[in-house]
Amino acid sequence: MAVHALGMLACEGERHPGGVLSSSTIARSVRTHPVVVRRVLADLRRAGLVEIRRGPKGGVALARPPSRITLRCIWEAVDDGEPLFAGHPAGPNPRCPTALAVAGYLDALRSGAERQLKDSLRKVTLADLRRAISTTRGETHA
Amino acid sequence: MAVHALGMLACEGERHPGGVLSSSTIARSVRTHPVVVRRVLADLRRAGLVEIRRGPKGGVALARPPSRITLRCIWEAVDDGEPLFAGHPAGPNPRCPTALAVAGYLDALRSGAERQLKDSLRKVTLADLRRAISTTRGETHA
DNA sequence: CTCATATGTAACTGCAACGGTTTCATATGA
DNA sequence: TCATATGAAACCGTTGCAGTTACATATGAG
Repeated sequence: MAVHALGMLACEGERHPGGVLSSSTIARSVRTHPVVVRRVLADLRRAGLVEIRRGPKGGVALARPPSRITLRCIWEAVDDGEPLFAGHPAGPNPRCPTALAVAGYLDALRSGAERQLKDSLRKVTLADLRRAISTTRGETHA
Repeated sequence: MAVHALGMLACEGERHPGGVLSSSTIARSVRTHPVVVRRVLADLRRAGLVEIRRGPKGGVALARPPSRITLRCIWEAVDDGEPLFAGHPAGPNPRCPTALAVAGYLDALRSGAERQLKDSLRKVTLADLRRAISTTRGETHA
């Protein structure tokens, strides 16, 4: 949802520099409730990715050029810190050496996978997404 | 949990060839209920990774040498087919071209990430895990 | 100043997923 | 024949998330 919203903002910034979108407009495209959108936008604001104006003619706009916002930034902004995969809630039996060894091994694997994923996400920017949107919509401007 | 159980079985097979473990024994190490373990073992059996004997002296054992069971096999065995990441349940607004473009772009990214993850999991076998367990427990046999 | 309009936030609801538990059926070796 | 193990269905409680309502706050236009 965060990427969706930011993609819309990137397009909007391209067509109408200085323009903003309301949470209702974004919610219509995402098919959800404006408040849900605002909750996500609040995270993005805390991360410094967007700027938000209140009141009439208010709304949200990108705080930086799309080329300087990576998908990894977005991930971090909405990340709650929970691991991507987790063992079962109870955790391994601390009195069973095998359980502890397995848990440690899988933890290392998981960390590696998360790192690899985040690294690949760092290579994709909102500018790439905006370009893909324009191409898909057939507005290539070329 | 599946990896945990199979790791225990790999160790058991090493120490007592032909030996089996009961779902209760595994459950104690995993800190869960035997029935929960059996649910997972049922998936592994359907995938042909383990063999299960009923009745007294019954239990479960690996169906193949640990070196021929990869973490990817295990993933596939317990996978429910749901994508690792998903957009919000409602899906994009089909009447909004931008929404459709974003959804398509993210879908392609997700598929790539899942493929990359599964590929890396294919390089790790239960033999690797068993070795790590032995090392961590200080029983290097060397 | 006043008001319409937009966001900020808390609180509650409803739904789905998951683990835990019970219960009973089934297989099987001693 | 019986003790012991798995197989499977059914149910419960918890958790997480989206959706929704309600109200507070900010702000530009008149």
